[in-house]
This record gives sequence, C-alpha cells and structure tokens, in this order.
Amino acid sequence: MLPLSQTTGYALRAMRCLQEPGGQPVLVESVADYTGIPRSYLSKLVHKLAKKGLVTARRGHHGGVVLAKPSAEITLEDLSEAIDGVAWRKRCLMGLAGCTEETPCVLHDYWKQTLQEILVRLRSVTLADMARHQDPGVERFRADHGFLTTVEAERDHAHA
Amino acid sequence: MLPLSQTTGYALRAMRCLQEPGGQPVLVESVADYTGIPRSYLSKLVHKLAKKGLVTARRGHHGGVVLAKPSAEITLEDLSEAIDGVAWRKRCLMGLAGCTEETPCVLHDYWKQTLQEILVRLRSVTLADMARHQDPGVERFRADHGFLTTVEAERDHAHA
DNA sequence: ATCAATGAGGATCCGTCGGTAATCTAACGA
DNA sequence: TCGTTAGATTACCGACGGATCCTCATTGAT
Repeated sequence: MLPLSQTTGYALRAMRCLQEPGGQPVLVESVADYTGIPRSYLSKLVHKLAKKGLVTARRGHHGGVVLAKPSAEITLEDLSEAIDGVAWRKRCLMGLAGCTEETPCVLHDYWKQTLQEILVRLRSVTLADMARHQDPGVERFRADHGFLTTVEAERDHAHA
Repeated sequence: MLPLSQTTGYALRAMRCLQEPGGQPVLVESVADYTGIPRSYLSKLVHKLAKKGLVTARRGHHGGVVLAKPSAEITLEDLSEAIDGVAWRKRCLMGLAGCTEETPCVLHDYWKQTLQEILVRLRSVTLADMARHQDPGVERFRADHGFLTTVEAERDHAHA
C-alpha cells in the first residue's frame, strides 16, 4: 500500500476540474469523460469527498459539484486522509505485529523518518499548487471550461 | 502497496530461522510453529524462495530448508524482489498512467528520490544485519536451535 | 404537478492477496 | 522393497479494492 491509492489519485485529478467555492457546479459525468475515471466510481468518490467536507454536491437541474474550500486550503493530506484514512501510517513496514518503539524491526527507525518526510510533503502541497501538474485529461477539461491557464494564474497571483 | 508486503515480512522472519549454507536443514513446520506464519502458506513461500535461489529445500527423511547463500550476502532487496517483484517501483505514486519524466505529476520528482532512498536502504541491509532485530518468535527459535545469540555473533565477528 | 436532470446508493463482478486443507511425490532408512 | 518423513502441488475460501450496472431520490424548470 503506497501512501496514495489509485483512488486518491482519482480524487486529486477530479478536484482539479472543480471551481472554487461559489463557482459554477461541474457535472460528475463531465469530469469522468475528460479524466477517464469511471463515472459510477467517481460518483461514489465525490460523495465520499462531500461527506468529508472537501466538496459540495447538489443534485437535480443545474446540480453538480464544487469545491467546499478554496483550492489553496486543500492539501494532499486532506485527500489522502479522506480516501485512504490514516491506518497505513501506523503499520510496520514489514507487517510485524510486535514492532513497537521498544521492540523495533530493522527498518523501524528508517521508516518512521521516511513517513515523517512523506507527511510533511503531503501537508505542504495544496490543490492550488497542482496547477503546475501536467495531466492531459485535466488540462483539456480546464481549457474547455474556461479555467485560467497555469500562466494566467501565475500572473494573477503576482498582481495580488 | 508499501515497499514490503506482509509476505515479504514472513520471508524475512522465516529466513532468520535458517542455518548458513551447509548447515543443518530446518523444518518448515518448525519455523511455522515458532513464527506463527501459517504452515501451508510458508511452504509455498519457501518454494518461491527456493526457485529464486535464496534457499535450498530437500524433502524426505532429514529434509528441510537451508540458506542457499551466506546470510551476509542476502539483502532485503533480494527478498523484496523475490516476493513482490519490481513493478511497484515503476508506478506513479498517484496511479497516473501518463506520468513520465516529460509530463511528471506533482509528486513525481519527490517520489523518485524517496524511492531511490528506499532502494539504497533495501540493498544495504542484509539478512545477517537483521541479528539486531527483535522478533520474539524468531529469537525463541534461535535460542532453542543453538544459534549464536546476537552478542556472541558480534564477538565472533570482532575476532575475525 | 410534472418532467427531466443529476447525484446517491445498492447489488454485483473481478482480480489480487493472504490463508487453509487435502493430496501428491521425492528422499531416505530399515 | 516398503513405509515414513519431509516438501510440492492443487484446489479452494474469504476479504478487499477497484469497477460496473441499475434503480432511487432530489432538485429546478416549465
């Protein structure tokens, strides 16, 4: 189990297709089409994210999904935690049940530190930071839906 | 999928119960009893390790399992590779199919480096190094089967 | 009130991994 | 040669993550 599951990857890509809070809702179907994430699976995923307070979904006419918080306030850790939970952080790297601080396995200290670095990283990267991320499906979606391009976003940011 | 699967952990613990090449064969059943690894499962695991040339198994009277190479020459990477293969090293951390050096995901470079550190570590730790590892079942096994204790092994090593 | 749009949710399928049990077969000793 | 002692092999089970299909429930427009 790598730190991020495939599903968390899905969540990340999907959320990059959503507008900031108050913006126009986006259809699950539309996101699925562009990203290649299976529709039904994405639907459940979105629901999960909604329960965790990361997105807001509304059904019926003109329904869709929007970010529940500014993208700059959503970290990778939020996504990881919402989808994969935190159990993996506590397991011994070798699956040894008796591996504790007192009776550590050979990789215990090493893994403890690596884990710490991973967490720091997950916390430091926000959804907004992902703009620099190259993802064909997502880029096409954003272009087709009038998102600012990475360059424009950078310029706006510089102005502010 | 963490770098090491539970089964690789099993392999590691089991192999710490085996004698150096030429030594007395140990029964799969015995190893299973001490370590708590399911017998049948361990049997298959041992067979896999034998095919990879890490252990030698002989059946029939006075049969059993022995290390095929000195424990100092068996690295964690050998075990990991034998059991889990190398596919996980190549996958994008977020499961993005299109993540390459040219179109990297946000975590690409970070993961690349982390992976490198993990590999260095897996290569640098040998089965012999594991002597310092605390594992109740394994320690009991070694004590009952006349292995040198960690302290004695250290002293021997210092003499040589 | 009704209808169409749209997310929610249940049932189910598939592949992998960990695990069990029964049986087959090689090796040795008497 | 025959029986015992091992590992080898096969079949199968259950859980879990990913994925699909189909139906239900809510919402807004008319």
